[in-house]
Amino acid sequence: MNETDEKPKDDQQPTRRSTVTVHDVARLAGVSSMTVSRVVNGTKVREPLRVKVQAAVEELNYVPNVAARAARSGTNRIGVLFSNPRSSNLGDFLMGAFQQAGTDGTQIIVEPAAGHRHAVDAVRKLVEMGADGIILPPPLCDSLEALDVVWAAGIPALSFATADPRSHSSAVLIDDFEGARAMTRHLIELGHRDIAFVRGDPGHSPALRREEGFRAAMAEARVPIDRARLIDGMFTYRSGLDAGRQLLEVDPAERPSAVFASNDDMAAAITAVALGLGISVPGELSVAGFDDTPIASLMWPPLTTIHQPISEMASKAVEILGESVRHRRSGKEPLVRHHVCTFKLMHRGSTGPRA
Amino acid sequence: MNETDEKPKDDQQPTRRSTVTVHDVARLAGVSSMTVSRVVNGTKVREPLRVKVQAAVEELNYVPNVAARAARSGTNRIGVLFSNPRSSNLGDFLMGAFQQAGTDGTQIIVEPAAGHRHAVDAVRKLVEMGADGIILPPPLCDSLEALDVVWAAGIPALSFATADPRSHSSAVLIDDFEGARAMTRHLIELGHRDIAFVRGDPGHSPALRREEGFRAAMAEARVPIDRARLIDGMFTYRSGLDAGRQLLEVDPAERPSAVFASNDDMAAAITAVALGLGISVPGELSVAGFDDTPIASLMWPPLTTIHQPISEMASKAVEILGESVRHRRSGKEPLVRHHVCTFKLMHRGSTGPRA
DNA sequence: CTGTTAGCGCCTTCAG
DNA sequence: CTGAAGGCGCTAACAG
Repeated sequence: MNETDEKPKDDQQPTRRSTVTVHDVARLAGVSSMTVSRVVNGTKVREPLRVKVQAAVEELNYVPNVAARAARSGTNRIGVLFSNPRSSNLGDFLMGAFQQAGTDGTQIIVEPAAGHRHAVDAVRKLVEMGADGIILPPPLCDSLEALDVVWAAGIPALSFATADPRSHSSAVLIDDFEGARAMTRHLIELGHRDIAFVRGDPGHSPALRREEGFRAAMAEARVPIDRARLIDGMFTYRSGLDAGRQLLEVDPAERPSAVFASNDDMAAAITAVALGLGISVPGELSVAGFDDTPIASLMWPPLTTIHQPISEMASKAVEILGESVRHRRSGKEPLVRHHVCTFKLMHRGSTGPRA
Repeated sequence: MNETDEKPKDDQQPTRRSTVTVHDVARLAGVSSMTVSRVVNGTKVREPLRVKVQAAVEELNYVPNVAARAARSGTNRIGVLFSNPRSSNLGDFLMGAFQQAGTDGTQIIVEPAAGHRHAVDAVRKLVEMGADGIILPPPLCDSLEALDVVWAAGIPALSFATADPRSHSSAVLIDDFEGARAMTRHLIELGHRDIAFVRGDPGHSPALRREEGFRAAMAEARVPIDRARLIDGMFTYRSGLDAGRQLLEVDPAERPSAVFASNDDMAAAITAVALGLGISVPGELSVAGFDDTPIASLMWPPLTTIHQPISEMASKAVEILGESVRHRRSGKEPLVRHHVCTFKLMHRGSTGPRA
């Protein structure tokens, strides 16, 4: 339409970015593009050159082109097998995974496991889509069967946030035992003795480890555990509601002074039940969770919980699996790594000194 | 350690995938690789050829190499400027955005706006990192200043989930007005007349549109709106708690029979307040929200709300912005598109007939 | 409509 | 340790 030369200056966008390549940097630094590549990738290069290149990179605002890099070095495709697409920390997971992926040109394929009769089919699908490695988030990370299927497909698997890493597959995790122990201590230090613990899904390894951590801390403090204070739960909000009612719909004198739920969803539900019964939190009841999912800071009062650095863990997972894949490509023996991330106790508003 | 040649057969992984390229497909189909490329990308190819190629693709399980494609066609880098990294639908957003990005080799750069004194700085940072286009999620999508900064940088911007799309920048949105109107009608059809409305952050365009939708539906049904039933809120759980108390801590006869909160977080808070006061939901009070964030299906009772297809919207946003960037690269005039997605009323447990 | 040619930006490989 | 050559898999651009 508008093929004339008259360009309405004021309605025109100004600058236009032109792509900066290794060659531009190389020219400016007076070296070969290979040297630039090496500097950027952290390979050995003598100091004087490295400095000049760095300067040129900064001056030109050079950003490596991940796609081109991947095209040359062989693209890794990593599959993520999601069983629960609305899992509360999905956001953090993807954030971390894709950040790492963007850095090294890894391609990520997300496949919802629901809709498949069996994990087997989902894995097969991923393999057909060209996955070179597969990340198994909970609860699949604990499924020996799923792990076996991936193994049988001839590609490396990585268990994400399992508490039971297997020796022939990689894993990224936190120490659930220590996390629960730390939280229990926190409660004890606040003066609580009558502490209830709400279990998680027994088919999920962290649930067990967390209970052990709770028991350990109680034992160390020589606080006996009343069996009636150990409540079954399933990690769902719904099961937390049930646990809360069981624990709190009783004579005030019979109530525990603190509840440690093995995840945030249940802790949130218990808090809602407490508030519903007119029990003040943390005034009359302290509530603690585990995971630090978004709900923990969304609810009121904000939840004291154990922060799992999901995003960082996801990024590490992609990195490790990527290495495994490259290893395998070059014919080396399988690379298996277990990476333990550090958790952090987030002391927020839902726990306080015993009344 | 284990450098011997003895390989324990049973502990060895089997198959290994070899990469399938356009050429393999071309050879099998008896055509040129260009034709394969065209078929895969949906360009015009005569039927007989297209069929043969398709067959070869399936037989070989060919999957295009996104990285290589991007390397050749020019990689798009799209920046996302997050102001609220724990926003509840971040997960859905990233899921959709990265899915699309994975399909067309777009590189996504996420930058938290917090930590920057001004949106300007964040945008500048993104541009320095090589962004060719920028997506502005709420509340930045409504900031004329942010839009201007991007414009000044010479690259296209896209407002995500604004209710006020601007004419010189693209946008992906739902019709907030119609969504609120639909929800209000739902409440009216259930027999409610005394309906309270909790406003959202007035600095955020959807808040206004939603209120208008509410008013429109009430007017159509000739139900007068009592000013005292219009409560200010800020889209936060905390502000929902306040609104809930204001509305519900009164004589039962004075309570509305339904509350329509302009987002889910506030609706969840109001539900918690109601339950806390012993008011049954939906028995004595219906509560409705807007957005369908994870909390809506997590809470109890599950929330009736308006579903925004965030994931689909994000994917569309990346697609549209990608086109704009390609347009600009090839020197055509700016491409601006406004895409309106369809919302869906999710009738769940928190609303019911008037008592 | 289809095929040919020529690289995208980078890095593997192999000389020097 | 550094540079030169070559090509990863794919698709613009042009020819036929």
